Amino acid sequence: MDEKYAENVGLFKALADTNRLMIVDMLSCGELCACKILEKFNITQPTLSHHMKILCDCGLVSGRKEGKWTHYSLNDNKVQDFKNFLNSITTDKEDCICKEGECTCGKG
Amino acid sequence: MDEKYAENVGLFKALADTNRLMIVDMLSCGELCACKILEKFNITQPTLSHHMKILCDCGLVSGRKEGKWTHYSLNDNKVQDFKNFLNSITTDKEDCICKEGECTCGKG
DNA sequence: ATAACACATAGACAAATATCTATGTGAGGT
DNA sequence: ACCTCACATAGATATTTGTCTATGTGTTAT
Repeated sequence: MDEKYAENVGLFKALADTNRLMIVDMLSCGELCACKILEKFNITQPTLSHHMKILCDCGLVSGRKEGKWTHYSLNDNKVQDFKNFLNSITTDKEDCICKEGECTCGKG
Repeated sequence: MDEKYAENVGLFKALADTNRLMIVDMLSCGELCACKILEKFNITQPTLSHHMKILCDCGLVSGRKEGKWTHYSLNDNKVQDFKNFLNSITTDKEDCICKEGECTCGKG
């Protein structure tokens, strides 16, 4: 039961950074190479590399090497799974914990 | 332009914790008092209070005091705004940065 | 008034994180 | 072979974060 939270919290962590949010936004209309992404930020190349690793490790982004360059793209399936999870935790459910037992305050 | 990232990154940070994800899930079918939430976790009361503050500060959750108790509930409008933002950064756009200029690798 | 209860705040501390500089790796060009 | 370029990895450091114990605040009950 707790697994779904543990699985998805990594995605929220990955997006809990302004630079990475911007990177995802940039990738939302197609593949980009690292050098193009780097141009838009005031960070060093190793820092970008670090951010790309986080985005790739959580599955949101995929990297494709082509010669010297690496092209990154959004993993649409993972994005959709993530949206589905977000919907699931913000939508009323039959088996919700809040429907169990009684509270001291008498209002459940 | 960068403001929308700065505005929303706080929401991702707020959800980038397993306990807080579970709390949001619990609140998704209605109001709950803090004591009821606390029952479900192995954390102390001050720690829960800290998590609730983070969820409230970012706007996702609202607290309503009633006598000794505080009842928390999801702020549906904020949740929807957040989903809209997530959609916006994962959907192709006309004015995307990726459409500007040329890259060293010659593939834009 | 006094005590008990529900929750918030303050301060401490360990763990995680974002960034940097320095260096490694592997591909292409001369 | 050598150098350069694009990117990754390693290690250091300052900041942020999650958790705790101790204490404060405001409400209800006796």
